[in-house]
Amino acid sequence: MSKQIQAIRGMNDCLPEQSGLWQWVEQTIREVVKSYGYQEIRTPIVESTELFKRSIGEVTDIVEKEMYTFEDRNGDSLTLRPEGTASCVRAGNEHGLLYNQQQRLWYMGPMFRHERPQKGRYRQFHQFGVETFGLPGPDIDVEVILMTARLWQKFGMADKVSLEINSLGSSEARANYRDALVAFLSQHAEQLDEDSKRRMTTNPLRVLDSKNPEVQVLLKDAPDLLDYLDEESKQHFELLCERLTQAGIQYRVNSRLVRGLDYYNRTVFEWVTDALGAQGTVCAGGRYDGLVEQLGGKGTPAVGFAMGLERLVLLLESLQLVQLPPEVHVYLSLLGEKAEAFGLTLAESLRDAVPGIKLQTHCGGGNLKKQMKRADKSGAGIALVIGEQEVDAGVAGVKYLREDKPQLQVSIEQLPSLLSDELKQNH
RNA sequence: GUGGGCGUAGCUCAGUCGGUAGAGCCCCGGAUUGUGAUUCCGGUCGUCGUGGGUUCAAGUCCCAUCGUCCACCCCA
Repeated sequence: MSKQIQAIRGMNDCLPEQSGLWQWVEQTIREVVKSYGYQEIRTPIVESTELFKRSIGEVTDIVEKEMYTFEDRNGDSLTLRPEGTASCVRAGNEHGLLYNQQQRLWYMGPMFRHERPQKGRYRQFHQFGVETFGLPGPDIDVEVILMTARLWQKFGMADKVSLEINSLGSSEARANYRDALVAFLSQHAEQLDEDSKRRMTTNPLRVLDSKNPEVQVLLKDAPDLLDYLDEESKQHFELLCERLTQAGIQYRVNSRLVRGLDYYNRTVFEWVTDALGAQGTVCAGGRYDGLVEQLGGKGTPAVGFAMGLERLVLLLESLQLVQLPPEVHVYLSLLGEKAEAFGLTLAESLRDAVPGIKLQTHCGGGNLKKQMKRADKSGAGIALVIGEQEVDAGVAGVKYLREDKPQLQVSIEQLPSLLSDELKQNH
């Protein structure tokens, strides 16, 4: 046997055992966004490298060392998308979706970052995200947060996540605060660790995120971001908090919460959990009023979020709250050539007559014992047994695999109504 | 990019002081010519990650390398 080729590191197969849960998650997401009147946007997985450099920020880790970048045959620099917002804005600008308009969009799909894989963090991962455009007020901020809260509700994990919010203010306010913070940190440089010193020059606000307890102690005396907010941002944030409270959403204002991507301003938020090891953030987002213009469009306010689906699925698996429907309702076992010939057409007519039925036909022959084993393994609640005698008599044996009911003998004509009834009961 | 743990059957793992490879699950057959899941009997299953070294002898010790997991950085 020759050497087996393996999947690329950090890029995982989604196997049948897991795909059911993934489909359920995706379906639930689709239903929720639909209930808010949001529309789907699908963009290519590959974009111009320049797009991400200009949007995410030239000096961020994502752009500096995590992107899958390559040259195509023309020599153009292309990149596998590391996140969804940039593509969304690019497409919106390109097709005039954002010019003097309001949009409420969502997307879902694979993203790529070349990082060391660990729990809840992979090189190909999947995000669901929402982007809204042309809506400047805190009301839309509240709406997207409410949408995420509804999702947790649907997933049955509302008590496993908590919301943290903050405001970064206008870009001027952010710059002022940045200067004040750098001044403070410079005075205490000898107490900072290497990481924090490095951040001080690259992205000072991220020092606030440090996991080092000593740095956190020092930060207690640091200037507070919320004290530097401009008047408009302050009002925006106050109204946001008020509306969240009115809506019954619990949250914690965390003035140390800053997002890593350059384009955020004003509202930022994160849903975090302590059930996922080191990767606590399941969903994060915020306002990015400057990005559309930065990417060549007309100045357009925008707010959105992204959700890491691997983390979500991991969380749902660990909680074991989701009861998935069976993959197969009915298993059709066929004994002998005559029954096999009859069975395939019977199966088709049952699929026509019983909408929604999941019916699996036994293939490959074998004795009934073997077929019953397969029926059991398929997860079906009912096995239909058809041999030569049944074909001649126009009947089928109906065997209940999960209930304590005697086996029945039912005419082929009555099968659809019987199976319909059984399906209704088991839903 | 940095640090640590782990690589033995398809899966989960045991393998003593260095002495020639094991269990459970799965799968297949039978007990039962046409009745699963329970029970009993039997059977298949190995480049011990890879390469080198030490040794009479290596799954076991040493070195290198690859893979994987977790953590750091960063992020969803």
